[in-house]
Amino acid sequence: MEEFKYHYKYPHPSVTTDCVIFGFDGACLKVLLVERGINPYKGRWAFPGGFLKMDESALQGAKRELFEETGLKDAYIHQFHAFSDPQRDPRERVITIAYYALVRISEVKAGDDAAKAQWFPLDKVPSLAFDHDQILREATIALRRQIHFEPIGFELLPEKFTMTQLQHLYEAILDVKFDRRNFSNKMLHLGILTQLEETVILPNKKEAFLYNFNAENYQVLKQKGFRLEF
Amino acid sequence: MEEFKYHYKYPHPSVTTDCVIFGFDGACLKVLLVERGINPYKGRWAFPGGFLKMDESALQGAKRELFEETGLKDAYIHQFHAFSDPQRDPRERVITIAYYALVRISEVKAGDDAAKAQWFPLDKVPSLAFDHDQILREATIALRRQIHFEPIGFELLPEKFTMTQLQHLYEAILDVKFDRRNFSNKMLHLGILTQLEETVILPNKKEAFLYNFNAENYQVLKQKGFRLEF
DNA sequence: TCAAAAGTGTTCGCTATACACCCATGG
DNA sequence: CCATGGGTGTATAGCGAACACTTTTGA
Repeated sequence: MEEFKYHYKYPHPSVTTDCVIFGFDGACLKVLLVERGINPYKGRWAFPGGFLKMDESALQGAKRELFEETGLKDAYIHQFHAFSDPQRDPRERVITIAYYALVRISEVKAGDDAAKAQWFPLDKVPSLAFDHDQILREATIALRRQIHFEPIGFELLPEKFTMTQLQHLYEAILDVKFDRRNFSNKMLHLGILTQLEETVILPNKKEAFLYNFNAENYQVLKQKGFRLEF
Repeated sequence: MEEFKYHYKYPHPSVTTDCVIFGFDGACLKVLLVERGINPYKGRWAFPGGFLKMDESALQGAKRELFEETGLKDAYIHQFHAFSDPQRDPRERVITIAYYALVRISEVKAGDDAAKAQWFPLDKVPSLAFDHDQILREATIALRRQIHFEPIGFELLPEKFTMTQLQHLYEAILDVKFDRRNFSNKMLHLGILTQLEETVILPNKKEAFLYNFNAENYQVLKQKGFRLEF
């Protein structure tokens, strides 16, 4: 009895945060998974997550999880759903407030953590622990919707990127194909890109323009009621 | 000690569901609020809500709250955010999974409940209990976003409605004004409305066409990747 | 007779879309 | 010499936006 030192009149669920961490490798969307070292679901892959501390908000908890897994403190992070099926954890009643984060894979520090972490392309994710398959589906849907309202894609790209990279990113997220010329025109006319002076020589020796995201311009346009249409 | 019969090794927060119930009176969006009878915030208005039972999901809990307040079992209901600030309830740590529901005001049974419930136009909502002001803001934003992806507006209208009613609803939700002819054309060309044989005589003795929402057609269009643009 | 609200069609401009050629490189 | 991939411009069709008049009724 000694170790059960928190007492309540009514039963309380456990509350955790899980963090779906999205990255982009230039061709496809990936998620960062960790392998469970203990039961239940020992050996299965799952999203990083953990119990919410009593003095932190869910957002702070999710940021803590993200930091522990990637070393990143300032990544884009967004709550998308709370999962509350009474049977979703076989041990006890656990409610998860789930977030997704958008990070640059190159900035993620290799897991010095003992836990094995690994990037999986979205279409090669194995069957996950708990209800994390469902969490991934919901996260993907939420990301697709969010990108219609905010230019969050840039969080997944390097500071400077080529138009082709940007196009591939949108194609990977929305699972569609765009015409190169039309995509480029549309993006440039939105007014949220700055074409840089410098260019880059691609691996195939082609020279390509570099762009960056013009956050100031975006803020101005946002005030005027601005939406991205795809 | 007798009454504190649930014991945990670590502290657990309380979890509640709150339900923002939207209605439409033909001119403006309204929300259903209940007056708190006990402290804290006694006498202030708040959204219906309550503790989650240990054997129900948050969705079931929100539906239960909705039923207790309105007598409705089948209304559209959608989770939009979990609120988790450690200080949001002065008594103890409470996490709220918040839903919004869309109902037809005419179908809501008058509160036989002892609790006073009342419809407030969105722009006349008083300062609310807890962080419910923030919850309302988030609910409104979520509703505005959702209506871009799904024709949920029809949940707020009677089975049969006039084009003007539909237009006023969209104007109320999105806080914009549309041209009558353009709105009508656009809606009709979407293919999700059926014009009925019957007409209705409005209070001002004008005769107006009636429409209803063609759910079957919408399902077909949805398969083909259909979005509402406004 | 005046204001309010419903019905109705056309024009214009913009944007989405489809589409083709040039050039440099590597194999 | 051929495939790959980047850069660039045009033509068309469809949609969004602006817009005016008639009719009926109640005040």
